[in-house]
Amino acid sequence: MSSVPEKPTLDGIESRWIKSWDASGTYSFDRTADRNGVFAIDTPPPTVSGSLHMGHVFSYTHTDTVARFWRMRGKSVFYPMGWDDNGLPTERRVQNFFGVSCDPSVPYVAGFQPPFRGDPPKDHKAVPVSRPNFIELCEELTAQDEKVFEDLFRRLGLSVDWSLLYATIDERSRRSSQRAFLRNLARGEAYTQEAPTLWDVDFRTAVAQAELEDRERPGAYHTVHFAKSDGSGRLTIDTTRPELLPACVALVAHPDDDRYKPHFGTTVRTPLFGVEVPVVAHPLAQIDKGTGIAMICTFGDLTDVIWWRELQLPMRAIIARDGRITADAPDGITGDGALANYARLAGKSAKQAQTEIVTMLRESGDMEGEPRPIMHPVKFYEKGDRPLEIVTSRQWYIRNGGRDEALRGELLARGSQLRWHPDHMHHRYDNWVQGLNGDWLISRQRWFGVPVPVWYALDADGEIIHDSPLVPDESRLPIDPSTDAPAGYDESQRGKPNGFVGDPDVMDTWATSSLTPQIAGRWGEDDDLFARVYPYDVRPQGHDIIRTWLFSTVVRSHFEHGQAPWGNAAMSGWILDPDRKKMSKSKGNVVTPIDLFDSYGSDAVRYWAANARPGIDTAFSEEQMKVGRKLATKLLNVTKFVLGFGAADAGAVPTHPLDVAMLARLAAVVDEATGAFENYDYARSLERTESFFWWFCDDYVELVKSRAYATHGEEGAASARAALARALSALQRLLAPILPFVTEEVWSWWQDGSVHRAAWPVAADLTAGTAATDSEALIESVCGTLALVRRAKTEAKVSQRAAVARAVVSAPAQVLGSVRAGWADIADAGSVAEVEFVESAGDLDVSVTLAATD
RNA sequence: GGGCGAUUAGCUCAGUUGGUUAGAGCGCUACCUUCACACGGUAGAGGUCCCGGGUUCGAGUCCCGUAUCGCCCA
Repeated sequence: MSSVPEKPTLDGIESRWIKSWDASGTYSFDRTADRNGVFAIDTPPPTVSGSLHMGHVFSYTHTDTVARFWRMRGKSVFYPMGWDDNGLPTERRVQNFFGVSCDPSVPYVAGFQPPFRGDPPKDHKAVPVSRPNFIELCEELTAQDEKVFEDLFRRLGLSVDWSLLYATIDERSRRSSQRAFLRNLARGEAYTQEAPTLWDVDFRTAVAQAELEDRERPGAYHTVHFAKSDGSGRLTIDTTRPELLPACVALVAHPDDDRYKPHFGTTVRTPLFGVEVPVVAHPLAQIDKGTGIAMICTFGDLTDVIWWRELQLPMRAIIARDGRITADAPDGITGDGALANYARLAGKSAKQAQTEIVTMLRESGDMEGEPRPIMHPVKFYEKGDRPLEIVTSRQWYIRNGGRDEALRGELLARGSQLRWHPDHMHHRYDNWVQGLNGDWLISRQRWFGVPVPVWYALDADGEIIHDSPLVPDESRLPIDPSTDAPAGYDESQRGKPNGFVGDPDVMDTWATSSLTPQIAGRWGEDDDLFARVYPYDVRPQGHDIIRTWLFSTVVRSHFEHGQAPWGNAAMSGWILDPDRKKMSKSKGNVVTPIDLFDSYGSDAVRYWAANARPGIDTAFSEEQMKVGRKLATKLLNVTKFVLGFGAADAGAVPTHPLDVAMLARLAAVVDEATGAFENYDYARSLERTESFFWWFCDDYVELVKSRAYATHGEEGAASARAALARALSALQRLLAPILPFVTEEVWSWWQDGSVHRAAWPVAADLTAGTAATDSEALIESVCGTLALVRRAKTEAKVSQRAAVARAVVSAPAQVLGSVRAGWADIADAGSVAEVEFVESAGDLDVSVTLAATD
């Protein structure tokens, strides 16, 4: 407890209280609390190699307000922070910074020193390093980024317990990730399979369904003739990918399409290549698209994969992993002419091959007319620049209901067990799960990441035995199969016949991020802690990653623990620029969070964020921050003023009707604010509190300040002071989750301990000992009268201090009674000398006669 | 094409079981240097609650349809 400063200021309060909270452990998680006494948050780990922007400030503030609310409600708040340093962005940054590249075939070098630490010359050729060395370099580099992030989050006033920090590539995360994977494998939830896979030819990696996006791209229909094998004519198709003609394995039409019914079961020959392919029927063929009959290739799109699988067609793949046409012609293309035609395509990119084959089809007369340009959706990797191809490769999958109705139903049920904020976001989840068409592909042909923790035995010929991978004991985790040897083998047998080989792939970053509840809660390592936090209370996150992060976390939790990982899922909205566009760096006028903290104060920035309804997109608004700063300043000043009346007796009970009415109104606000916070609606809580607060300052304090100075005796003064003290204490606490710095500052002037550890206000405490009255009617009448007196002065263009010689208040009897009850305060606040009360049937009216001035 | 959300004052948005005269902040106008606060105060102007139907004693709120914008999924 300290005294009230002469001139209260917001300057410097942030650094002062950040230090104090840190020193006092104000936000330390008390791990002796049992699960019911804990509020656990599955905090989103920000990508540290990215930049911090207003979106972070926005959404993390939302979570922090809720964390602070529950802490004041007496919960031990488990609020960890994590850094997401696993994955592609970090991989690129480490490569460019140190001048190295990851190569799992290189042995680990202890104490490795990279050729550069920052800015390798342009002509530098990357030095290959082992995956463990690469991870070490990653940890070195990201430590710098993490410092910047931590400083910003502290400045924002997040009540994180920093001792709970984790990083998604650190040893514990790798261990958790590998352990969870091995358990999925043991239970049959993870499996490996050789299958057609969406493939990004630039990144050279497989891509999961959750990472796809459709983009509208120009294409063109090419009309191509296929001769009937029996010489009875020809069938004409439209295709946007004529270059896949050598990969054609069938023609397909809808089973109900009368035009093609006679042809089902017959065969045709592909132009240029003369391959005999069947004409087949399948309901996915679209009658009204093009000519109604299409060619099936291995593989042009996902429908091809379905047709190929369901109709059991042969494989005739021609797209290699680099996106080019394979050198060797696929099965079925024989004969000099066909092979010569194929040779003209071999080695070309898909685009080049299309140009070439159009030329060839024109020469042969098998194409009709000109290509007809269209716009159509094409599948892209969300980070990629070229359309995805489909190649066949061996990949790891985790089941997610995409191929299993029963599991899908279970996962939908898990989604329904969550309370969604806002609740309509639940539709996104259902929509996504219902639309899954395959299991979750988790292996990535990248180098940096958490390795798939298995090896394969090699047979006597050195061939890989994929069916029975060699797995490590959990006690060895984390392992890297590129540098560690499986049990029963030694390193000298790597790659040798009868020896072993490590799985070369890493897991998708989501395969690790989907375990943040387990990682942060030290699952499998500190089961006592885990039992105190799991399942978590809430997962806060952006609604754009429901299909990835949220869903994958549910999947892992469902398999490992048989329950939903949290009780609540709270979605935050986007930040929009003033033009209602999603804020982006390319706009140029990016405001950095630190500048805003400096200009308005952290509380003011938090105020702007907390004004946004949960899950609603919100315009970036410095105007709102200015308002937040005004609010914080007002709290300083009104606190100073109220405390200036002297401390109220601890046991004093307000007796004056106006004081009692004010407290009754505040008690209702407390109930509303509490209910709103319990429902994750920090914005509603703020709005109710704030609106009361301004009324409190503008009307109530103005009305009672004279009385509080004991101008009318001690009894009225004691009542006012007691009411002011009760209200001020409650208001400071109500605002504490939103404005942690200024509330801590003003709390410290007259209270012991941190406001952030103080009990959340309770309505009954405010009204304790007071008699219930029709408080709202009283307030309406009294404040209405005051407003009319003020209006008279404003209309007369005189100061509010101007004296009123006489006022005549006319109103119905009931209203008049209320006005009389508060008249002494009104008279003081309005400087009214003489009053007459007139009973009337009409609305409240005040006729004011100003005192003569000199 | 399917799903979801939004549409209220010049701007940004509240409006939770349908209920007096639809609110707030900013901005605007006028006035007040007031002894907590000029990072202030007092008051004022400003709205066919997208449009069209319907239910109801009563609709910004519920139902149906339309339009525009946005997002998710194909």
